[in-house]
Amino acid sequence: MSALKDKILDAATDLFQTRGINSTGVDTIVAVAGTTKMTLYKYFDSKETLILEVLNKSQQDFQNWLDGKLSSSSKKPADKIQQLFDFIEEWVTSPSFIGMGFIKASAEFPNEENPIHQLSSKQSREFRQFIGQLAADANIKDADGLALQLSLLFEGAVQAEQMKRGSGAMKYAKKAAKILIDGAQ
Amino acid sequence: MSALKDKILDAATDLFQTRGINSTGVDTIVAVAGTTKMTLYKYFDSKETLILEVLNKSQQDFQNWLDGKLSSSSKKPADKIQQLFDFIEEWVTSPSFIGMGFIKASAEFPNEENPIHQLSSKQSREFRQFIGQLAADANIKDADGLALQLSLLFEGAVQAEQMKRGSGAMKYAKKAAKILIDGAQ
DNA sequence: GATAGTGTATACCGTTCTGTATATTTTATA
DNA sequence: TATAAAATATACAGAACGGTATACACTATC
Repeated sequence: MSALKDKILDAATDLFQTRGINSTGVDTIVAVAGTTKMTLYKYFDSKETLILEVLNKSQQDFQNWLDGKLSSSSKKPADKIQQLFDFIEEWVTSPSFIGMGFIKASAEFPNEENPIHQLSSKQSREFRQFIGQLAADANIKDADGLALQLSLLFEGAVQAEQMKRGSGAMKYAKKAAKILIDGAQ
Repeated sequence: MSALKDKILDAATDLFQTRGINSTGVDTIVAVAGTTKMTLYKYFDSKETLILEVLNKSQQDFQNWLDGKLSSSSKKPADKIQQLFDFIEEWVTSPSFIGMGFIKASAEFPNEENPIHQLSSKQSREFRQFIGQLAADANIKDADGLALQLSLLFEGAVQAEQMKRGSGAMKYAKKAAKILIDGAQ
């Protein structure tokens, strides 16, 4: 992996989240990354390709961070699903938090035929399945049903935090999650 | 209110929701509305003004529809807050549902200084307060806390439905809402 | 039927957009 | 140091963008 390609991905990730995807031109991206358009189009076929790679990398980074947190935890499976929301709150309230890629992308590309929308939808589904696996490990009966409910709390709280930084929405999502988890066990 | 202004608002509302705001040009809007740019700029100072009016009208229409449903309901205040999610599910699963304006707009304009983002944020807050009033009428102790949690379920489910039509997310949000409401009473 | 207001038709301006062509410079490797 | 690859600089094509200028057609009212 080239260092320049990474710099372009990093710059694009930040600009897409803070200014919007459609509002960010490739000229701005290469200016922030400290390179030129020629180099960008050497590594990415088109702006759409760049967007897709940015989404993939963002989700991988988040998932890797979360996996690390959970795997180094000593909690029992039954407690890990509750602890998940502690980690998510840590992530959302971190100063470096700039939003959830697939939530914003799906809003900017609402057409379900669009490849960017489809990737966003897939990432949302996979994260829900990830929660479902935690619930299944905890021997919860309707693991998928609970996972869906928790994912709604998660996406709603991220949405709220994107609208207003420091809203504290995730704290309330955590409380609600505890009630739902306890009720499902 | 001019009939042409309404046609422009209607066309813009539909296009913004189905194609995205930044992806929809004024030329497309006037073509769908069956008029010309000269007329559009007679009624709206700029595209930004049009976006703001579209957001306001969409939210008013939704709120009016919801108020009508609730006011013609014979339920006791304690049951109305639960019934709210029945109406919301009816709204979300209707074939004419094309999304929630302020959720998409806040994603397309992530900068908190932006007037469109600020209006979106205000509408989200006002809807949460509306839920809070229903909770207060039902004599729930922590009405604001519950309202915040319910609004997370609401926005999360709308988000999920925008990502994939027919997801059935609101059905699960409704179940989760019932648990949270019962726990708060 | 003259007048005024409303809407249409159309061309245009300046800017920004994605993407490319071309030539030059830097860097790594042998 | 010769050579190939990587990156830069710069200009530009072609389209779409928001917004405006101008001239013309329609329609209602006095």
